[in-house]
Amino acid sequence: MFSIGEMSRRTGVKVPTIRYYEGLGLITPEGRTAGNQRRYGRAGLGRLSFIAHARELGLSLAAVRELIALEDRKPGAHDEIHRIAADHLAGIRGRIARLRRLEAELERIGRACEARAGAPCHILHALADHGACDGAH
Amino acid sequence: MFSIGEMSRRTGVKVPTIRYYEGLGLITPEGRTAGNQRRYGRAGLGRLSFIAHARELGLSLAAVRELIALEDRKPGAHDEIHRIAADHLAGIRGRIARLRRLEAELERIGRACEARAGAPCHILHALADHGACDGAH
DNA sequence: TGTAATCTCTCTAGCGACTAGAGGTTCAAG
DNA sequence: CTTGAACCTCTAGTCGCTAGAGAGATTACA
Repeated sequence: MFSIGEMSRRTGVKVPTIRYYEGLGLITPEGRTAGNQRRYGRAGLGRLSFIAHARELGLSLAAVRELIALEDRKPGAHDEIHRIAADHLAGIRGRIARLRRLEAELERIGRACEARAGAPCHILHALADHGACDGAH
Repeated sequence: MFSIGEMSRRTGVKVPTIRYYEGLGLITPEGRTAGNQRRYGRAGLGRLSFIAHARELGLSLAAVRELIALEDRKPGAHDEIHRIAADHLAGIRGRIARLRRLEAELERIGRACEARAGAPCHILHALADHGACDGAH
């Protein structure tokens, strides 16, 4: 049986975060000691690793909750699982696209100012004036 | 003079958000009516446009506050302004890089499962097992 | 001038995903 | 049996808003 600190060490998830996940119903200790301390088994460790890895891949806790529910209720629910993963991937691609637009715009604004050192900084002006922007953002 | 609703219409910033910005000290109405309603002038409109555009470009309100303070206290503070912009750009690039790694990993995981339809979904397994991942994330 | 519709006011609480801290209890090693 | 680390619960803070309650102000039109 693992204490919460041991779980933390093995998964990299901080102790208060594990308790937070418990509050959300994502993980439950197998039992408690006489002194009320949490004790987990192998299954709990697996569950926490699952959550931790999903989070590292950027999935929301809501998505994690959905996946856990699917795993428990109907094992082999390919379609739903793939939908969740695909939605997440689409979200990531959207964020990349937006960040790239921002990157380009900020580069442009930065360059515009380098060009005329000495004068009042062009960046502030560019920030104040959306009309001066290239694309939508 | 503009009411808060008029400011909202002209900048696209929602009314409660303008009040929220005021609470943070980013913008102050020029005055109030006898009935205590906010009234803004051209300067206020410019300030709000500045904040709105900076936010669209992804700058934090902390960065916005810094820029406003610089503008007020020492006009022409090129270096600090460029540092703030450069920091922000670096942050954006970091986020893009991370999202790209996630994108690649999720694509890989998704493909790995398509390959074996019928069996218990590989995605859950891949999520549970970080060791199965390609790169760091 | 009356009234109705629309704004606006302040205040509090909620979102996601934690993190920090207070103040107290339990465990494990020596 | 003592010490010190780990653990317990609970509250509140982070960021950038957003939603709602309940009350008061403004404006357009009759």
